[in-house]
Amino acid sequence: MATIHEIAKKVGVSSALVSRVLNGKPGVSPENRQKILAAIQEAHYVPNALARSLVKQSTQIIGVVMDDLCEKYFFQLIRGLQDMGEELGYNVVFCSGRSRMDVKYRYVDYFMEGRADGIVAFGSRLEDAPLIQHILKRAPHFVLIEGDMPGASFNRVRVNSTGGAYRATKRLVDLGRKRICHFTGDMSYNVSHERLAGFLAAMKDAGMPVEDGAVIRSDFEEPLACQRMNELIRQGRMPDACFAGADKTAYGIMRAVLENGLRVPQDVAVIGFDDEEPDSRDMLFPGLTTMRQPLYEMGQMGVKLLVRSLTTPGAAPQSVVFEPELVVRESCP
Amino acid sequence: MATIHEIAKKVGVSSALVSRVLNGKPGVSPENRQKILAAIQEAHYVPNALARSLVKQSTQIIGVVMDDLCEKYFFQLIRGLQDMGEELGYNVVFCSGRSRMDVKYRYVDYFMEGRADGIVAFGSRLEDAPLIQHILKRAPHFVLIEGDMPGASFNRVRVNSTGGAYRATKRLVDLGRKRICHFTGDMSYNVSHERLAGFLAAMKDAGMPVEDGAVIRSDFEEPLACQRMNELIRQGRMPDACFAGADKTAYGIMRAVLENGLRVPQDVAVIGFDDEEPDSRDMLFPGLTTMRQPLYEMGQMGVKLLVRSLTTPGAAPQSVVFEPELVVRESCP
DNA sequence: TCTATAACATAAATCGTTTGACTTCATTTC
DNA sequence: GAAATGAAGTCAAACGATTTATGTTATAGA
Repeated sequence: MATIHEIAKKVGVSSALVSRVLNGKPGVSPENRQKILAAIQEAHYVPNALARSLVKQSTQIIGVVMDDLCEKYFFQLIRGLQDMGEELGYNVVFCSGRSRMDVKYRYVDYFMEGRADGIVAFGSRLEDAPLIQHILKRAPHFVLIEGDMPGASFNRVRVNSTGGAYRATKRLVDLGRKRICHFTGDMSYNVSHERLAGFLAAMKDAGMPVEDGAVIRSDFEEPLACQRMNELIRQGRMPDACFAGADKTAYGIMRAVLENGLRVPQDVAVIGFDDEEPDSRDMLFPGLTTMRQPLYEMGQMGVKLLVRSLTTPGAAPQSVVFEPELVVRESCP
Repeated sequence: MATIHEIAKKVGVSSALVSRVLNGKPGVSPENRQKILAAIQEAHYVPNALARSLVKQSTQIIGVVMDDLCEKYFFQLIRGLQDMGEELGYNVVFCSGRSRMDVKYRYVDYFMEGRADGIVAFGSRLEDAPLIQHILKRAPHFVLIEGDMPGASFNRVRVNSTGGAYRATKRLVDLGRKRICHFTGDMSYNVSHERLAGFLAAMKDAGMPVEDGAVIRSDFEEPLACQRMNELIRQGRMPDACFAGADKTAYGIMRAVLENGLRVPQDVAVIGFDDEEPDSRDMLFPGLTTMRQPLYEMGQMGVKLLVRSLTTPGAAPQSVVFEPELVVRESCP
């Protein structure tokens, strides 16, 4: 591990001169620049970013904390973050809490200990609230994607889940469906509550009573939704339309319908939420009508807001809301 | 951003004392410890890790550089790295080059600039060789997963792809299949060459001639393999067994077979490589017989080797080779 | 020849910690 | 009661860069 001083000594100049070469600053004779570059090359010298960041008081790093890196749902978000970071000249570094709260705290602190200029975090779970508080108290530059924290003012990127759910439900109503069900997502997530609220509001506005059992608790995975739908069918209480809290939930519903020899959308129309890239499942199921979330754009916006906060001192926090967009496919044409 | 000095001043002690409290070291009276902790709490003080790492000459961070974070193939590997890092007391940080060489270099340098104690990198592509050289010259602590660099001695984690391919092919031979094809993976990856070599060796040892067209160039995705298999079927040159360079390739083959009204494994037996977690595709296709790569264990081993290099000065580099294991399912029972 | 002005070089301060050497002062030991 | 012990604290030098203020030359102009 060579230092700038060793390079300087080897060439016979002061370390400040080497620093200037390193940073492409003027004030170095061509010969000296040449010699210094050669010495750097020869010694495989790599400057120490810690020392540099310490004096510069800036890292050019954006830290991203998420529940789980290994989740297809996040791919587009990650890409959006990366691309915008690249564009604005920041390194984007990811840490994943593997859904464990203590690990998430650790990584948040990790970034706040001077290792990043700012933090982008996902706070989609209800239990994330204290973590968000923790960050707000300490980190001067922070963007929250998803999630909520009533009463606090900070940079946010959100999706109008309630509105999206409302429109999805309204579509089912407008198509003349009579027995409309909502399969919720995992209720430990904010969005599941918002989507349920949107469903209920749409039903109410349409003057349609929400019967007992019209809201079915499920989660973000296929199996549970499939099982629940099977139960409904067996009990002869099959709906003629379902609004699902997530795409995977919708696939579970469709699976149950198809396995019972019934048809989508003729017997049951299905609308999902997210527009996740389907694993070559599209071959098996009818294409899923769903509310698309612009995850890539949300990722980009997250970095944009953070950099704005970083570079414009005193900028007022901003909350950007994206509208989900209906993507019509065969499951509810 | 408070500093240790401000905390010290507020309490009326020296900064060294605060540092001791921070690090749980003895030599602080209970009252002072109490007062210092209170001041830290009140100021929401977070110590600066850069300064600490600078003087400690250690970050307790392991940097991981990979082609693409957003690739299901890597999930188990990532989990293995994370879990072992956790176990050994290191933070594991991921950067992804998005398959762009220049970005990969950037992130490698990023870690080498003193931000990590060591690097774990994936070098699975042929074109990664110069990058590996780059790292070897500069980073004293490094583990390579996959990939190769003849002539150099360093810590490595590998899979015996050639051997695995050999055994897979041999199985097809032993089952009495006569027209055996190999669909290669993307030939810009090391493993594709190794698997091809294993296939050829097994065929040779079995005394089976490898006819023209028995090696079909494809890649790691479904569509191309599907198309190639369709061509073979159309031309009446359908094999009765295929060894695929990857699971996705195998799924492409199966798709073509099934879409042509033929049966797996009766008409064509298929063996893949990787044992990727199949997306509820298993419902559609017969279960895939494949060579399982122990990716989770490989990730763990990567961190283990790195930490060993970090903590045992002068430890000789080690090369750990994992044997892929045959997982028998319906596609080649 | 002398001075004004570039053009470059250098020393020293700084960033926020840790840590080994050092000082104080109260307590124990003989 | 003096010396030894030990705990509680302080001081200042690192760590490896950047940067400012200052110092030194060389060059050109008058």
